[in-house]
Amino acid sequence: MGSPEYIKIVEAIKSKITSEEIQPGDAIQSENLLCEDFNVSRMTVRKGLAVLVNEGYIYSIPGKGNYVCEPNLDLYTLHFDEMMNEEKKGDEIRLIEVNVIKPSYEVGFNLEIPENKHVIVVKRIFVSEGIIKAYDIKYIPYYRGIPIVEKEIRYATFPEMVAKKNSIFAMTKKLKIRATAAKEEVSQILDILEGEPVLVVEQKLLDEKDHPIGWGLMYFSGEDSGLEAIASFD
Amino acid sequence: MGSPEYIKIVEAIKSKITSEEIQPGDAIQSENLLCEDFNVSRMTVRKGLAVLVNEGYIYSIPGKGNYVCEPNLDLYTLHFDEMMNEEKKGDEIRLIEVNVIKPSYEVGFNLEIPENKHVIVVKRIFVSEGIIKAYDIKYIPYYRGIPIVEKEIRYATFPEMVAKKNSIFAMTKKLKIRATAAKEEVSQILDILEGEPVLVVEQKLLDEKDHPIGWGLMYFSGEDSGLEAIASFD
DNA sequence: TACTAATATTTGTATATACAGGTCGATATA
DNA sequence: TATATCGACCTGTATATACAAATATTAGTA
Repeated sequence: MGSPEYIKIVEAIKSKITSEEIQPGDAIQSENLLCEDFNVSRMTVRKGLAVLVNEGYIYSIPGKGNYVCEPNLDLYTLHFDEMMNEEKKGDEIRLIEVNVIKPSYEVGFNLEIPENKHVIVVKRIFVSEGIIKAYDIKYIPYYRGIPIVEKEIRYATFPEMVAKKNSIFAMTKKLKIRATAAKEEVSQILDILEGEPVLVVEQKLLDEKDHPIGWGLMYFSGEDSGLEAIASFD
Repeated sequence: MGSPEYIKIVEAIKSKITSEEIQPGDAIQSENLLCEDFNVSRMTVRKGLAVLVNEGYIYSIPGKGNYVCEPNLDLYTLHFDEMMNEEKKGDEIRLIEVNVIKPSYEVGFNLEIPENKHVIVVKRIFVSEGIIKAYDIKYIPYYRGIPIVEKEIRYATFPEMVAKKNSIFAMTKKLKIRATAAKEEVSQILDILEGEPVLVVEQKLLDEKDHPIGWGLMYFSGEDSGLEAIASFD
């Protein structure tokens, strides 16, 4: 009723798609026909179609028309870091180590730095209701002048840690997720037996030139802690 | 050069943000000022700003202005199903069981159906270069008239399996990812020892009313197989 | 001083118009 | 018949304009 005209157009077409009245690959009425149907100007129609393009419902081919997309439910939205940012009741982040060290082969390889360069290592644990849920290790190349303030690092996300040297808008973050058997250090900290399964999330931060500016591992213990992801169209 | 005016505006503002000339929370010049600076009409400016809004660089407050977003690198794009859809060289999907069964408590609970209703169970394995990488079990409520064609099911994604009863555009898919120790059935099929760590991806498909229309588990074996995700701004 | 009302600024919606450039089918030509 | 051209139709870009609605500022009043 009170909603703008272009929103009405969006909803009308969206319902035609979800009801399968028009199907993937089908063409939509031309913009001029939609103008007549909805009694609006072409710019208003195009504004509505732009929304549908952005939400992945349709795509357009210049000179031909607008078409219904093939649905793709295989692109998920993963939002696992929120449990580390928002500190809820009974949740806690404990900083257990901040140091400047010489990188191991694995760390140097992943950060693509020579052996003589130093790196900052940050180790944190995430505690929820008294239970240690995750163990987090992050490595950042050390440059003279980087301030290592424990207070800041404690609640910082990975991107924030390296943001002082690099624009956060130009970064890319890649994750690899796998299962592994807990080794000595990890099992001790997560308070589980050696060999027990843990979820490992390997994170790598890249700058605009795809050069690594941060690398780290997060270990999640147990059956009940892990990640969640959502895929949908709205 | 040859690119449209509104794209030039997008790139100009984007570079101001990535170079940190303007920072998160800062206001952008008003639309009218941008008109003067770029010598274009207000609609053209707004078209450019709309792109920046969609890409998550800025947001607007009616009556106030346009502001630079707080960067959020914690929203990931997960695209793990591609390995199951695109059949590469040496990759294979083997259908090992399709049946109509009475649901276990766990299956009935997750599909929210009574015990006397039947469900379709589909079990598949994913083989890459001779090695079994994943074991996939899916449960779908059985309705009279559903055709169970092995050929179709073999390469179908989860949404496609249930798409005959429900519009794929109205679905939501939720994932839970965790690590667990392989039990008898899983260890036999993945050819690993009992108790070895496996990555578990629990999938639940929901219709537009958030009612489950599919539930399943995928088991990934070993250190080298798992999922990947990406977060960036472009 | 504190509150109110008028005014200016800013974003949001919508129209009418113009032309560029891609696509496709019908028509005319070799 | 095969090819080339023309015209109809379609989406993409851009302008100028008007008013609505939210916000901020300014001036006026108690």
